Amino acid sequence: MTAGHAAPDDPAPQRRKRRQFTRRQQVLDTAARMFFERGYEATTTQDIGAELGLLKGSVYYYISSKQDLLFEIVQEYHQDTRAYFERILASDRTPIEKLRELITTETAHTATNLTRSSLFYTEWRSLDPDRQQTIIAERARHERAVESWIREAQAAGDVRPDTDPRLATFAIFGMVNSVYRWFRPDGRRTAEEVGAEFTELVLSGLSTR
Amino acid sequence: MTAGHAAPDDPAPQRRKRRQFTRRQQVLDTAARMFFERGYEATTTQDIGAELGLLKGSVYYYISSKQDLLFEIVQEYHQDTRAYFERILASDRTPIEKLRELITTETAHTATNLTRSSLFYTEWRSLDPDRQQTIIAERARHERAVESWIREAQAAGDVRPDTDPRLATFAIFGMVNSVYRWFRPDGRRTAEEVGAEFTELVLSGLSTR
Amino acid sequence: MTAGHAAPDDPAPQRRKRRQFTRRQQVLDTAARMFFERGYEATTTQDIGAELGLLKGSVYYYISSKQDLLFEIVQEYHQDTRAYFERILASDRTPIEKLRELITTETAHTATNLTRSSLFYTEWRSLDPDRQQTIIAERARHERAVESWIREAQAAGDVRPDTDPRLATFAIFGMVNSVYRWFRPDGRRTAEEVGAEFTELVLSGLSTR
Amino acid sequence: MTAGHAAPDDPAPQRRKRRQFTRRQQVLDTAARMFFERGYEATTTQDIGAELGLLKGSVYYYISSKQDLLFEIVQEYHQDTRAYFERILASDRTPIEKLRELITTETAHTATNLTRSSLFYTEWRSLDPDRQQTIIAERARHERAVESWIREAQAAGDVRPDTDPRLATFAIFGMVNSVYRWFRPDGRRTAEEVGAEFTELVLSGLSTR
DNA sequence: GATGAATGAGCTTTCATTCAT
DNA sequence: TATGAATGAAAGCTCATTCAT
Repeated sequence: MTAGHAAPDDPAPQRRKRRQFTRRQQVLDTAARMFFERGYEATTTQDIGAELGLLKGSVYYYISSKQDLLFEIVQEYHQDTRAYFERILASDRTPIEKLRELITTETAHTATNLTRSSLFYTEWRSLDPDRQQTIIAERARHERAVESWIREAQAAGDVRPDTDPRLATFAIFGMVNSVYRWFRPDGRRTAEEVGAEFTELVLSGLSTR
Repeated sequence: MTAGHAAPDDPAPQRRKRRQFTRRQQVLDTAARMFFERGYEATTTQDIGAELGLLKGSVYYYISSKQDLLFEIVQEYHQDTRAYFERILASDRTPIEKLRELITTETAHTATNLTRSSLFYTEWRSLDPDRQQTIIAERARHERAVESWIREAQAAGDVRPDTDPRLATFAIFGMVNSVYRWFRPDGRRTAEEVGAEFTELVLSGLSTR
Repeated sequence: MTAGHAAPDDPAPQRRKRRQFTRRQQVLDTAARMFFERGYEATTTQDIGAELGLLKGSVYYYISSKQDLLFEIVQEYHQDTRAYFERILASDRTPIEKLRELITTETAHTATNLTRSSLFYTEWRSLDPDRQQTIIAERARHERAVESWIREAQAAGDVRPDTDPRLATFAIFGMVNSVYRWFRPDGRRTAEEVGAEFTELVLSGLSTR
Repeated sequence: MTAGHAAPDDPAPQRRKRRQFTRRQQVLDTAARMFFERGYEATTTQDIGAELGLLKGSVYYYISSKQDLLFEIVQEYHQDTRAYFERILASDRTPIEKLRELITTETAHTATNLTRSSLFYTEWRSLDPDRQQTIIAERARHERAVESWIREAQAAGDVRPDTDPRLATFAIFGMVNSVYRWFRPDGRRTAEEVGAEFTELVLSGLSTR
């Protein structure tokens, strides 16, 4: 973990390549950070404008509505998530290895994208029903995958037979998704270290030995 | 697990003895449920009134402000929490046993008090700074206790030496505190079963054997 | 000036004879004092009730409306006023003597009935138009009388000819009616002393000698 | 006195130079007039908006709160007051001349700034305690100055020795501050005439000859 | 006489959003 | 691009008043 005063969600190098630094992106980033810090409802368009040196009306040159703004931010996170999820799904590893990779990656990813991930987990209720569905469905896919991997690993004798795959899945996501609550980029551990540690914890908890 | 259409946080028998069924308590319960379902910000005093068959102004016969309402609800949960936490702290068990009991109890307690616990974890940001501190401090106490128990158990050789007690603590609370997100009283498992399963998972994950 | 901790508008002996000490009168007195202290708008029926050991709804056993309450209080003052005014009007003194007596009496009366007089001068705007008229008309009668006495005294050579009777009248009432702003029954001067001093000031200000 | 339908507090020429005619000033002026006519409590933000051709919410584009609005209006008056008061205080005239000038100026000033002065004297109780203090302190300064001038003039033999300087001060301010109650800019007398007349009345009332 | 409960109207204030310039 | 001005809908809250008990 690099020390320093890094802002949470300071766009990492690899992200910088993907997302251009337009003024629009700046608006998204600023809003994301403020939503993270104060919550979506508690952040006014005026606040966002002020942070950008704009009046609240002017923000609308860049966005179509406050809710759209939130949705786009959440979408960015969502798409990154989908990328590695599909990759793991499509890989030809064993269930236990997939499990290991998903936990590691998702934990690290959450830690690396603090603000966006927190919105994904906490502010999605401010979205309209349709959009909420998108989020819920995505999460459900992850959960179903993990649950089935556990079930398969159980069948293969790699996971304790007395474990309830469903509950174990909830436990895993509870753990992984809580990272945004306490992780800080300038803390004692890197995102990768946290991913590794959490993975170890879960797998040895599930393991038959 | 009892089947049926039980409302979340349907006051369990033992609670019924503790909190009388005054009209005031009914207001608290209704508000708690609505805050849980829609979020604090998204629930208006008008909504609460309508649910109770009152006009929005009439709700103020029972409460002093919407925020106070939230605080009192959260306080109720908070006090229950404190009760078992102090009991465990004061007991003369081994660290590993205390850990076991806290995880079991806290998981089951969260599951049994769905709405209040969810507010405790999700809506506390709508409270004023002073009141937020109350909540944060309480959570920190639990965390510090768990972390030190892990550390002691590690010293006693009961917990793997390569585990980071801090991260393990975060993992535990992430897991336990996420229960309100998916647990439903009429689901497949009872609150106690979930508590037992989670405890097993964590302890075997930490264990040297 | 009687020393002591007398409440403003502590009913003087002669009043005690006129107004019985019913619970109703107690409500009027309490309300009068509170209106005086905080203003009519700023005093709620709840405040009044609390002071009397009643709930706000219960106050309505004694009054018909908050505005009526104010009106009755103001009326009490008004009637006392009218009593001495008619007496002076009907007397066969010289204009200058009538002037002297009105100023003396009105000043002392205001000082003796602090709370009611203050309402008469400051809160009458909270009354409905008809009732406002009652007050305005009463004041106008006093003013017209004073103005005409000054004019007559001027004709008789007792008052300086370069004085504008109208402005002098306004000056007199401005002075006399301001008493409620600073007079306190436990202060350095008695109501009568203030009356005498003010009279002296005005009359020597108007006098040809 | 200029004839006509002049609005009370119609900005006099010299004021017009000092305060620009921004929309914001228009809001202040309109509110001042309405507070004067109906009282602060009785004037709603809706009323003010309607008078300006705005919705109540829109008024908040120009003000931060209704109470701030009142305070700013009162402040404007307060500052003008302070200007001439300091000038008189600092002058090297005799006490009796200072007295003369203050009465003359304050009377005329009140008459020239009807609405603002009336708020200064009648609606200050709607301000919060801190702001009330500002007003009270300012008034007390004027009173203390006048009282000490009278006392000095008395020592110099210019004022009757049997006069109570304290009561005389109250009389003077009662007179002067009542001007807003009856003065109308299109009336029989100009503000200056009233100032001169009142001064004459007071000084000959106090004078040893 | 007094209470507890509720009403209903109105108030101040906030805020996302629009739009002519 | 951005501003200034305004909208309009809604929110939290207050309070005089009513009325069955």
